[in-house]
Amino acid sequence: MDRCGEAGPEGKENCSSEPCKSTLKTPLKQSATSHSVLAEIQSNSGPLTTPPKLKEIPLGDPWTPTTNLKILISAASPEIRNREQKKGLQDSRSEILEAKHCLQEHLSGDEYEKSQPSRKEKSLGLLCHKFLARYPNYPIIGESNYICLDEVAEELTVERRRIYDIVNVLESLHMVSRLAKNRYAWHGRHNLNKTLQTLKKVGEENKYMQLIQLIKKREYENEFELDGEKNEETATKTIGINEHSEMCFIELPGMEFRAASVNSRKDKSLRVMSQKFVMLFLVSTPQIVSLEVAAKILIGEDHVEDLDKSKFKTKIRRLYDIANVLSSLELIKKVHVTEERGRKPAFKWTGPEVLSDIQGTKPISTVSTFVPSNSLEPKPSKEQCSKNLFPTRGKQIFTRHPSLMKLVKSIESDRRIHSAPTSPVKTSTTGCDQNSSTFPSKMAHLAAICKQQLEGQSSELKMKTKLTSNLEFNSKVPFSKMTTEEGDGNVVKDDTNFLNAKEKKVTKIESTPRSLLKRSQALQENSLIKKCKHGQKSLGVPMGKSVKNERPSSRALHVDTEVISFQERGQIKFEKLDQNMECCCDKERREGFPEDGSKTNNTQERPVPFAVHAHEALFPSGYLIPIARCTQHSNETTFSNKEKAGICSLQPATYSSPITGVIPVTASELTAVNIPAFHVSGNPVLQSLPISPKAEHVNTVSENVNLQQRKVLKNESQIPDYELNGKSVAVIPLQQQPSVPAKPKESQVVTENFFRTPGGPNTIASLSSFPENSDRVFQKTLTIPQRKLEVSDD
DNA sequence: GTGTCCCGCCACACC
DNA sequence: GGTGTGGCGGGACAC
Repeated sequence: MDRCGEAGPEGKENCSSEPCKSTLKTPLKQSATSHSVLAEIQSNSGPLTTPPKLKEIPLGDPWTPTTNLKILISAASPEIRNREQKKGLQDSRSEILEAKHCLQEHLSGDEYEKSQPSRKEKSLGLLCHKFLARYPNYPIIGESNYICLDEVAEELTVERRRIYDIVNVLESLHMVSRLAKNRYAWHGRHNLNKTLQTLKKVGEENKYMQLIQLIKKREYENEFELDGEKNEETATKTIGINEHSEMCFIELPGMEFRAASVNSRKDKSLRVMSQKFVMLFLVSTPQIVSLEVAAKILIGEDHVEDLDKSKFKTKIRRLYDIANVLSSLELIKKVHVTEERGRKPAFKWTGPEVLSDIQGTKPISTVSTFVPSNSLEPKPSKEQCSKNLFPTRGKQIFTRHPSLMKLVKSIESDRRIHSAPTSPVKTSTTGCDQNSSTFPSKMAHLAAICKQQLEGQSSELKMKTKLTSNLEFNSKVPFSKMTTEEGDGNVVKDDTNFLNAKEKKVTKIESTPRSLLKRSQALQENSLIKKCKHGQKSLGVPMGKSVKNERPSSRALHVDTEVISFQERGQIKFEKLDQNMECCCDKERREGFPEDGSKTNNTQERPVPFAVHAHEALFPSGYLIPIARCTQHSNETTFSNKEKAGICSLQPATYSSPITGVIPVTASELTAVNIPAFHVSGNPVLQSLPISPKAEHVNTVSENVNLQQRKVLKNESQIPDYELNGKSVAVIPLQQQPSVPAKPKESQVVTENFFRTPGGPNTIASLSSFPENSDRVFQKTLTIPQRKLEVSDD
């Protein structure tokens, strides 16, 4: 194979510091490593940590993926062995291929077959595991974390084509970004939560949930008809997605394609597909998406009219590719959905819970999200997106994307409203004028909280009443018997009780409408009570008053009497909100923060004593500007289910300084880094700032401190290198970080805003500008007679 | 038989 | 023409 793979006197490899140099198109013998990796993955034992990038292969470590093959070759053919020794394996690739042929000749068919790695061992998922194991989940900002595709392909002994598959998906999650050809930057999971939030938001704006429901409904209606696929067209058009949401790649500030000139392909379909796929999980409840539905939606969005079998199959194949990578990231997990029509492959979201919405969070958009048909804004094409992003081939001269114009207007409008001198909403919601430099005391917040508690009690009653009526309606809808069949064959009810589904393993549950109703009701009431308590404590305004900075979470507190499906209104919002609020409010309580629309920004703008990442402070050389600075390492806003329970309480109260505790979001606008996100180059505000648009270290001091801290922490908790070719390959679960001192830091909120949307998420705007009757359409069409649906893990 | 997905051909964009 | 990139689908493997 290569020098690394050269068998030593003992038939062992003797690789030192040089990575393997093979450029095999086809991976050869990987069994030794693959088996152990597989075993580790399958057993899923022990906390997963991604060790630092493999830099050297320990001396005397005998097993590389091709070692077995080498040994076999040597054993089978002295000629080959001699020739290898003579040639010194200069051209490893042709050599190996040749050797392979020889081996094939020397070994019987069966033996040769056995000498080959199994299909599983060559799977994209496994490869992705290996790939991920090379890099830390949370690389230290500032340290170079570059990925050379060639090197990776060589070291993993796969063809580069496969690496592209992985990298493309990772890129869709902004875990990597492209620097130049053949070169990527590794960001790890720093951006993951932001990305997920963004994707969720875009997914919501695109009404994927409704589309999923609609497709399911159509499927149900056509259960025994053969032309069900036709309906996706209708479905898509009913929702109104196809005509308006030709989606492009969603970028984050600071994560734009930097090497525009080498990003010739603008469609980036695998990336876009990956993002859409993730969106489907994020917006659906339960977070289980069947490949079929996903494929239909993805096809439906692209070219409804082209929907045919082959396209469908191709889409499914691509989804498998994506799913493999996402599975390796432990964001999803394969399950099977069993319906009347049979068992369908599906995937369940196992990644972090993602906040429904973060005010002010707006994707950098090469995305053109749903635009109402009555919108005056022209719909940008993909090409337009790309051209606007990369208007020239040389320097990147970023201009405002047409699709953003509307948002900009909205923001400007919001700003006007916010800057109104007598805006009572602003005062009440944030507790502080955005332009004010005075910070209310904690006592003032406590008073407000007490007030809310009192007011909340009556609200709670009202909500319960409304909820009950809502539930009563839904009880008329045939409930699903959707079950999750876990690996052990047990079945978990996975519908209205999805929150518990992950932990529960029960035998089949007969879900009569009545019993489900009761359970759901109980759940909802529990949620409500919790939420109200949290809301009362944390919301900066009494419910119903948060008009201006209304976030979905607070919006969700209004129990809608609109009758959509129970899942949509009752379950999605309440359960999610409940989960999210549990954490967020918990934190808010600790910090004495009002939760209002500016919560995110509050967090961001707090002088958090650590974890301000230089790269987060980047003002990308163009397009859009990230607003917030204090981007902690992740997971508070988007905890995984496992982490969620304990992580809040584990949060060190590190940023509850009296000042930070009361800085409202709006105050952040006074800070140097608080640049309206839509400012483009030439913006006077930007120019007047004491920072350059490319300043990488806005929060220099804190960043330095943080870096120091992190370095110390890193040294203290030195994670052993992942030894890809070593005997004891340890595949550590990617999401389970070791409980090293650094972890509390990493579990803090990722709250960077990408776009400044002072008046609240543009979701509202977009929804409000939705054709009036569209909601009615959903009301009608989305009340889906649910059918038997079982979901089973493999 | 169906589900899964590896594999590599080949087209496209840029140099 | 060379290279990097990645869409695509045949067909083999797994179950």
